[in-house]
Amino acid sequence: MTDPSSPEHASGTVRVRFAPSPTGMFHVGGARSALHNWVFARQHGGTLVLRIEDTDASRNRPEWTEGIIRALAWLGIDEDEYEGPYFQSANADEQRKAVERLRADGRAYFCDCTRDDVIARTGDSYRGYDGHCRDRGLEAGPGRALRFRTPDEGVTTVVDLIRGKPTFENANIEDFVIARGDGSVLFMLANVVDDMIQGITHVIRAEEHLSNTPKQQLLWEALGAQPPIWAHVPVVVNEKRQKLSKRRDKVALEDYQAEGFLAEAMRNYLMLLGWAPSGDREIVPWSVIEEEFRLEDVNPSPAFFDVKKLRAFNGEYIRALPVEDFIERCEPWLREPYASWSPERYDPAVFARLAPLAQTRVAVLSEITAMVDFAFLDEPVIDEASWKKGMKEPAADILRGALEAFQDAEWTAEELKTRAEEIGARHGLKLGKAQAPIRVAVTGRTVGLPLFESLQIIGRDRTLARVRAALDRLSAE
RNA sequence: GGUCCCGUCGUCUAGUGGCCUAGGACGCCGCCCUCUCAAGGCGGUAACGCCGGUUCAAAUCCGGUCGGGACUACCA
Repeated sequence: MTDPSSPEHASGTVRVRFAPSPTGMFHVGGARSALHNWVFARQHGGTLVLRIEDTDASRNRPEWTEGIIRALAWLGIDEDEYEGPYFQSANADEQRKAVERLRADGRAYFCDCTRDDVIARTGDSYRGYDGHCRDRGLEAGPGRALRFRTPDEGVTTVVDLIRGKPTFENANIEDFVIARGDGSVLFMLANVVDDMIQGITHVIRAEEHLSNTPKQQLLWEALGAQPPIWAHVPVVVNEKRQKLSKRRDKVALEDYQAEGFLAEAMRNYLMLLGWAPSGDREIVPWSVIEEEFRLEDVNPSPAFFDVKKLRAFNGEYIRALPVEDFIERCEPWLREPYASWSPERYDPAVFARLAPLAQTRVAVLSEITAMVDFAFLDEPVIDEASWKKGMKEPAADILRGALEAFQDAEWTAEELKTRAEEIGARHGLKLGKAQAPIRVAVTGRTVGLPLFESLQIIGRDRTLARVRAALDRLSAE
């Protein structure tokens, strides 16, 4: 007897699938499932198949599918990493055949009950379909759905790599619908048939499907095939411990991408939801994950999607980048639609000098825009709160002092700093206080990159012009 | 309500009977460094849901209890 948990149990080669329904945005939970399947396939020298579950025509648009493919590629799952994409709708014939076979074998029967009918009969004790039409011998007809006849006795045991062997009493499994009144096939069956014809050996998916699993397994058996090994990964939840939802929570992978999360950080973080690599470390190269990840080790309890921790990871990944790479990766946020300056103002050489100063200060790439805008804008955008805070007495004196001292100073950060220190000293201020008015005048904000380096980079003329402008505003107030 | 799953710091986890006065990471707090803010360094805060049992010994095994979640469509 073969060990059913052995990866080679079915056909000898592992075949897993990622089967998203194209809903228009790629969910972080889906990304995690895709990653799990991918890693598993690679570890076993198996194949990952991508199948678009487009049974519901309203959820079927070509651009949705393209979005999925793009998202997968961003995560590192390129087109040569999987078979497909296949479309569930393309298997309609096979699915119909399976339905017909179940009906012919007496494993399914027609039913004309509406949901209201059933509830009227069972009242408050409603526990699924009551089997009313089981033996009525109804023929096919308009509005008559086809239900699968589940066994009255025995149990269905699901072999699950993460949860052991969840067992369900067959008597508790209702006779569920497999084909609609109009003859079209439902997900429950379509999904099974597709897995069957695509030779899927392991189904790795989110826990929300666990309740459906005994039904699907019954279908596999009724169709005369050996069910796959299952692995139900815990759901990802929000701070209220509910499954992440498109409506309530920020779940679109694209949004995170647009915010400047690095794919490496994202996929590393996603894999750490419910699992950890060996040793006291969490940020690890993907190769370590591919080496060490085991579905059997996945924590079966739900995991909170902690954006704060994701940001921390992202910051670490950003800091670990060689500067040249950092510069390159910032590029999208230095142009429209993110940049607030006109394109011809942008100077890559200037950015290259600013970049090392910024690299330790951004947690997500999108933060780079506001951090360097002062260098590419004709005039800095003055943040009013910063102005109030930075332009306190004796700001005007300090600015006047700077104007004079910077006039003929050697234009290096070190020298500018020394001059600023001297100005501050005249007012009994340490550099920390003294630099504030200058910073606000030149960058518009109270916090930012190291000031004197910034001044050195944008040059004497622009620095002095901004100090003068600030002085003008100050005297006008 | 029914079925199933789950339960270690606030969060993600390590832990598979003695190595646990429970380790790491994020967060938070403090100190150092410091031109702001970060980064970095150092230190701190904080958990085995509860009750019984098995055992010389339990976070680890068993039972119960409480709590949370998923599913419960002629959606996928």
